[in-house]
Amino acid sequence: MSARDTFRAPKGTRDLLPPESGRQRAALDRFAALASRYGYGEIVSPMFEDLAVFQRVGESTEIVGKEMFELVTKGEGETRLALRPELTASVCRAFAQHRPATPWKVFYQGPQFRYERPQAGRYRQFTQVGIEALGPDDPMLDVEVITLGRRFLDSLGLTRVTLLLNTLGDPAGRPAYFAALREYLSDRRTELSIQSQTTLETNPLRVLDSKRAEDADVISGAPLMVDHLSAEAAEHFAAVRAGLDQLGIGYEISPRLVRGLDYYLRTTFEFAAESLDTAQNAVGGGGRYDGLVEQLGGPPTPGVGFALGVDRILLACDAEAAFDGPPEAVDVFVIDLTDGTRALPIIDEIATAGLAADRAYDNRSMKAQFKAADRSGARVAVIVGDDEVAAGTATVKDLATGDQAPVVRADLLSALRKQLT
RNA sequence: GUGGCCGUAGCUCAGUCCGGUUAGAGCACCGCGUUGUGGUCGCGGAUGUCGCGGGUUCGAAUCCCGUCGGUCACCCCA
Repeated sequence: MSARDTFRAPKGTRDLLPPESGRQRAALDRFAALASRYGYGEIVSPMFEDLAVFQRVGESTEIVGKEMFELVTKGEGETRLALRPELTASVCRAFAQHRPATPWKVFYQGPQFRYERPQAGRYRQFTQVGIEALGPDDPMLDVEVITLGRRFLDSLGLTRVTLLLNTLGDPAGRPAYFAALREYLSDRRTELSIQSQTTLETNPLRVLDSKRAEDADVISGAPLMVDHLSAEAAEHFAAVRAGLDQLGIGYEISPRLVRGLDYYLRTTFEFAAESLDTAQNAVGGGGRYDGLVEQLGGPPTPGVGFALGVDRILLACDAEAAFDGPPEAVDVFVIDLTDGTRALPIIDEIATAGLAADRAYDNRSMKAQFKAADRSGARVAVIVGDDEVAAGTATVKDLATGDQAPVVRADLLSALRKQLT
């Protein structure tokens, strides 16, 4: 690390190199395929938006308040932009802009950006996959969304992820609950931590989410939303639970589960990885955000969705020894004993035909080329030397057994296909 | 923004407490053992301004100060 002038990836970012990058690629592909099967189409929205798009999401949230990467544009007036810290706001902005027919069901994948101090499972640039479903108010849609998230985690082989479920009530029941909560917390505010006392001013609900030990007592006695639901919200929540029960999807009611974004109401949920012993064990979360589209200038439109953190999910896969990702090995390794030019058309032919091939360079010795062939993981080697050239053949060798035989050059591809089946 | 721990070869680390000739190991890499046959094995090889700067000392990877970076935690969240 004689890193005198060596550049490094910026703090909180990292390079994904093979084979780890292939693993992430496979996870993203798997998610896209799954979402498609539930009727979701992909939305590709900009990496940055007008700063105000995110500010509408909630001024009192950490994400908006202090974790945004803001961009300064040159000579374009007053435009203030920010790298997206999450995608729900972008999706709702896109909905308000294009007014697609509902139900509008989209999935997304890509990097998000938050300016925070990095630590285990927390990066300044991190990758999320997610879905958003806009239009229907139907609790069956909540169930579908949650199910899709659960199935994705299942498909990776994760078994130790708990689904935490809660409801934050609806506009009919929230004011009364908020008043009760605020009154309770205010009465006992001196018992709260300094930070929670501040939080109480901006968003009393989030005080319930404090993990500080000194707050535990107060929080445990606080009134709960589930006890103050409107009839409608209670019914919605019951329907969501019944739907999950019907599918056999397990969950844990978590009455103090509060999500980090202010726009959530009614159903909220979180996927917690029990296998991660780091401080960040939430691998995903979501809920309903029925007022958000309207806040962004669109028609009143209910919405529900989730975002999953791919980086953390892969950490959980490590912890559970799940989801290795695809093998890196090529099918064929071409060993050229002439001057290296004979391998060129062979590789081209093999790759064009849909098989994977690799070779050595710089006129390495035969021994070195065989070593490279071993390392490539190829099952078969094709050897071309002066003898083969003179005879119009290529030698096909099974690298596991050592068996080899010459084949007429024109028959090489079919011989390889046969070897590899 | 606050705090703990850590920076020695490409990687993982020993050496640092009790300063002392050319700074080590394993893995990985390259070559040879076989001028048409690899994986194993054997032999050999290359690679470090010991994060950076300053200080103490006859002498600093080692002690002191500063600084940068990494990491973990708080906070918050994916």
